[in-house]
Amino acid sequence: MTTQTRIRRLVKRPVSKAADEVRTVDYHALARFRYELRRFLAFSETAARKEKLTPQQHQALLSIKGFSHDKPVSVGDLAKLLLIRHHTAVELIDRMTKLGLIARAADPDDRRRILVRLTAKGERRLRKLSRIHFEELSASGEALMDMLQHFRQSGHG
Amino acid sequence: MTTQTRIRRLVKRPVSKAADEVRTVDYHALARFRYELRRFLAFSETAARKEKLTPQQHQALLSIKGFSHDKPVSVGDLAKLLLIRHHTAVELIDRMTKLGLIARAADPDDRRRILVRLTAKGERRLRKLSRIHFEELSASGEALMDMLQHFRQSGHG
DNA sequence: TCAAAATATATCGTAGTACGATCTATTTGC
DNA sequence: GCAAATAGATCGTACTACGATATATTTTGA
Repeated sequence: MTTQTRIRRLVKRPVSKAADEVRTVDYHALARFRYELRRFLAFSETAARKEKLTPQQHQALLSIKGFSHDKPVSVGDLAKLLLIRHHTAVELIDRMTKLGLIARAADPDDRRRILVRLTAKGERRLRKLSRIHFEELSASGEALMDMLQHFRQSGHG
Repeated sequence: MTTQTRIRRLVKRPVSKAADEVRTVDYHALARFRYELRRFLAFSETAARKEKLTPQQHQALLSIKGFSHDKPVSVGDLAKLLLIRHHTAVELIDRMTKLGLIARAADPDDRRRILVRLTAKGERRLRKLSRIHFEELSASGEALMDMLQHFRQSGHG
């Protein structure tokens, strides 16, 4: 048996017996779910790095673009959207500005705030990545959905 | 408007117009999905740290427990299951062994391989965490499922 | 209206951890 | 039985998130 085959068998093992026993935690289902999650995140990371972006940079571009509807997001907004500390967001924005992916602009309404927007370069990279991710999610998001459904069913039994 | 309210509005904005336009990528949907993903991972990290575990340590415990059915997993198996390099797994296992969470054992069938198993301490921590995660997933996995369903529908349109 | 408190951004030093490069031990294949 | 492949371990490096702290601006309240 090759190692790849071994891993496949470890992961895609037949439905766990533990699901029948009410008091027992279904470790295999949880482990599979986290494995699928990691697979998606690994896919995403690989796709991002092909576009010369770190995963965080990709996430930042997506959050800035996806959540700037009425008004651009600020440094603090981005921190909250990425669930990181303010100064971590500042550093991330520093690096991305240096790379020409985004640009800062003072908020005229509140001069403490700094608004962030994508540059043309940032837009291009994000568009490409988002198309790829959309396809991946409409295709292989199935495994994740199956697992989530499994939890919903057993959770309310 | 409080900042929390602002973030909530940024995230839970009404359905994006972009979904109608076929050639346009729905950035807001992708951004929301990733936001929900980060929220789950942040929940998981907080829960793990309450049990004095790093997220990676929690993942390792879960993978070892959840994928050791016929035979314990080896160092290399764990690396593949966690999608990390062999030596990263070695280092992770080193740290966890030092903390008394897991234990190494030589594989009698292949003396190159080292098998890994949970200690009683590791079992206790994982059981507690897994119950919490199971509840979280059966409850608030809903948001994730909604997003995934959205991608499935639009993806094949 | 002006000082104190709150809010927003920025800077610096530190620490955790994943990785590449490299090494040793064991097994497998010809 | 020797070369190649596989498995695990060691060491130095680099990235990045964080805590502590500093500065600027706005808001609050006497």
